[in-house]
Amino acid sequence: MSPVGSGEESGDTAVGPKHHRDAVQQAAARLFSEKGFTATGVREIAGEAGVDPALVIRYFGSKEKLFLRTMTMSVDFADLMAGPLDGLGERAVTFVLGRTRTGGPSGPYGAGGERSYSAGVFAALLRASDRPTVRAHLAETVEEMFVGLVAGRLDGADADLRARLMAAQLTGLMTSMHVVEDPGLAAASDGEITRYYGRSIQLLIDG
Amino acid sequence: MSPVGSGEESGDTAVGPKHHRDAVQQAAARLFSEKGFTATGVREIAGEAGVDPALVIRYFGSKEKLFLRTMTMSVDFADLMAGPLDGLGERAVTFVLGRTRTGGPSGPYGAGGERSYSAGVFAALLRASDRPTVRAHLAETVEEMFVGLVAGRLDGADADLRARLMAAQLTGLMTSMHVVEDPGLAAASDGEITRYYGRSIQLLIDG
DNA sequence: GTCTATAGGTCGATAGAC
DNA sequence: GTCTATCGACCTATAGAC
Repeated sequence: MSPVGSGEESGDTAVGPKHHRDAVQQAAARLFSEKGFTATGVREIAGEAGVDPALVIRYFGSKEKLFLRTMTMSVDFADLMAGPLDGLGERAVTFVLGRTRTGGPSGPYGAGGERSYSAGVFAALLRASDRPTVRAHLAETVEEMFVGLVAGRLDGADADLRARLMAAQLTGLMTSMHVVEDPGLAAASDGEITRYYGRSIQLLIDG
Repeated sequence: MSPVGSGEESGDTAVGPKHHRDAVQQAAARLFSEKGFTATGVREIAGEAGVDPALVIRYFGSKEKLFLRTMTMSVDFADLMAGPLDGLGERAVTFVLGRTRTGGPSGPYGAGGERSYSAGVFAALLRASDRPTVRAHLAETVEEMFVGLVAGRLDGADADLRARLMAAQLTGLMTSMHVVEDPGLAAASDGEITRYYGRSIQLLIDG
């Protein structure tokens, strides 16, 4: 739920040695965000993490719980949304377009041991949203990222609604680019997309 | 690919009596759009259609081919996009919001024997877009519905890009409402959503 | 804590009788 | 054309030995 922390959720059922758990989480994050929920098997995750398949379940309870724990929006994105409202539209679009990777320029792994690809995370979540738990997780993410981080700071009427519609616009860009993978959008220049789409989003922010 | 026709695609491998094929297509369209691709079994489709499960495969080759054939955007939506550009933004939003059902007010089944729920179709396609064929089908739909039907009629620069971004905005609204199912959006009034979001879309149309 | 072996289930697709 | 029976492949999750 909360953006990827430092993996210190020690209040949980902390089973297994930490480096094994982290290895599983890391492998899961990469595979899930790259191939999606169904196409990624527990055996595969275990293989990449170098642990036994049975341990994956033992550590996290189920494949689905592991998915929910690992597929979480990047902290960078939250930082962005918490930033100044002025020019936020263009900045958000730029982020969605270019910054697919998170957790440092190209360093190995983040402090928490996980490396998230925002685009992949989003696509995986959307595609697995048949599952009620995943759908709830998605809705919660939207709630925290947008309603929570920007709605309260919007001037004018219908702040809550405008924040949600802004979220919808960003959702649309992410979906078109990373789920539908519209080749026409991929071919377009980032600058032009940012200009047109950023203006639309800013319009909702400014009211 | 083409919006749901009258089921007259007789150039194909036309196996089975027409009313049986239609029954299968009808059941498939309903179940797929309601429960998605993976959650809908061939046996279930056959059961609802009143035919033998083996025939479903025999008629359509595979579950996936049946899915691609049945999950197709409504003709109503195409008509809308082909309509006048003036006020198109608001009309499109209104369609996405209210008009989930297609093919007549509440009559039994359309002329072709299929009944499509646009929202469900979209959600199902998006959620099954791990599969390359489905993803291609989606991209193609966007291409036909937007680039094909509106881009050519847009005045000003970057017509093609603007049409795609308009598609992205609509995609975002559909995704937020019918895939993520944001409760905050569901609770908002249609009129307000239409006003805010319609204006954003119209901005791209007008350039 | 860790691994082996397997349970237990689902599903799409097929072969062959009628 | 239609249906019965079943194959065969896949998966997550678990029970129990070490």
